[in-house]
Amino acid sequence: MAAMKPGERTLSSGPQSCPSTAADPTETRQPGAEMQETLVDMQCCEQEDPNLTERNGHRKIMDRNHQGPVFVPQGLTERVWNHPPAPQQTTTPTMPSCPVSAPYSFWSPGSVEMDEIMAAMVLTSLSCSPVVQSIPQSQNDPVPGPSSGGGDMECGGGELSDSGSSGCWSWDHGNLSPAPSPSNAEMDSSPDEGLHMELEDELHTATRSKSSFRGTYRCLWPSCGKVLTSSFGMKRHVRVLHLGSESEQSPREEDFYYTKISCVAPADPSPISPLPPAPVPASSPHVPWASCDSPPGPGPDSGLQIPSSSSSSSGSGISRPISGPESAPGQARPLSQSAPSSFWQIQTDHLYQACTPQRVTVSSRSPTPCCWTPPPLTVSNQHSHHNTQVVTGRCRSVSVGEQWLQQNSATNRLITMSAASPSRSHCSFRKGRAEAKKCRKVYGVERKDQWCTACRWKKACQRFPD
DNA sequence: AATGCCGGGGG
DNA sequence: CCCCCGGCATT
Repeated sequence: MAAMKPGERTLSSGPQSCPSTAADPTETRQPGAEMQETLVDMQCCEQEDPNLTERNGHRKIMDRNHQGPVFVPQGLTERVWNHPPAPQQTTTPTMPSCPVSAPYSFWSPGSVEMDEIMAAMVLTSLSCSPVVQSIPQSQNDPVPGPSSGGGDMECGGGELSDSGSSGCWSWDHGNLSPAPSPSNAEMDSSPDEGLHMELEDELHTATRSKSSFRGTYRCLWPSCGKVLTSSFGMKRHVRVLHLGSESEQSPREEDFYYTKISCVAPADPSPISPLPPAPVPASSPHVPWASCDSPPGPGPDSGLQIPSSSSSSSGSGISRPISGPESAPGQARPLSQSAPSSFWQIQTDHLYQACTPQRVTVSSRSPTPCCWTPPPLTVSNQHSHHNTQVVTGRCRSVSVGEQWLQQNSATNRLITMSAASPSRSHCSFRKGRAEAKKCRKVYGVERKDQWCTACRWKKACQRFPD
């Protein structure tokens, strides 16, 4: 043995890792790429959040635990549009890497006068730039010159935000349906930075008004409660009726005098666009939910488990477990499905050391319920000294494991399985030794190098958890 | 005796 | 943290 070790070790690492952990996930994606992808998705694709989440979750999870994947993209996205404005205030058009800038330049008027005014304007109104720009372009009547000029200037800054989140969509879709979500998200996250500044606030308001379009706008002027559906109209209203001549000065003035009454994501009227609903829920809720709900949900509620009957629906047990637990939490449904799955997988990797099966009860949901439901309990007796948790976790029946193993790619399947039922992830109930297939049995002592590390260390088998 | 793995120890 | 191994329970 001893002599062999060194050699074996080297060899072992390869095979071992492959089956247990790396098998599929070995390929990891680069963070950068992913981020970009996400960005793209955000822009172009409207919803799909569920899918996205799921996918990211799966892959990422393998490498890193957490739902990180999901968050990351979003966070990034948010940042993208958040940051730009800030930096721009100081510097003008640096940030924008946006390709879009080019197009804008075309429509900018060449008037020199404007430039001067604009220069001043820009500094002050930079914060608003994205907002202002978007609207004006469409048709700001009152001050065409400035607006256009401002637009031009701002393009640098605004572009990012536009391209990133609202801008593109607003134009294309007519409704900013998608925009709202990002904007909201932005609102939440960004505040830290610019809370102090009035400008910031304005920006927010403005952004909202533009971005979260479907809302209505109410005039805040003392005795005027006028409600309009478009921010633009509202601005105009304020300017004309309340501000009067001053209007020309600063477009954003109007922002102070009206507020947006938005019906954001939840209510989402269908007509506007299919997209809207997705983004909202996705951005804010799903992340937290996923993290919290998925694991705890299934575990604790164990009692619910799915009746054995479900077998027909899908061959693998995996699917079932997911669905079962999900049902319990009302809200989580969509999320839960995606999130949980990812979760399981995470756990798998660490079966050996890290995993602490959270719950005992889980057992109920195992795909092949018939045999093992009872067994776990009985089995538990075997170990006198085990830790409670461990014992409970272990409850899993050998039969299940075997079946899977037999079927085929043991490693992957197993992993998934174990992961699938978080609760029992790897329980310690050893079924009959006879039935249990462990590395030693499978590979034999001679091929110890092929054992999973746990087995080599005389620990609970990682590769073939009961 | 073979196996599976906990608990503990060394580097 | 990685790696071993003594020792116990089980088969």
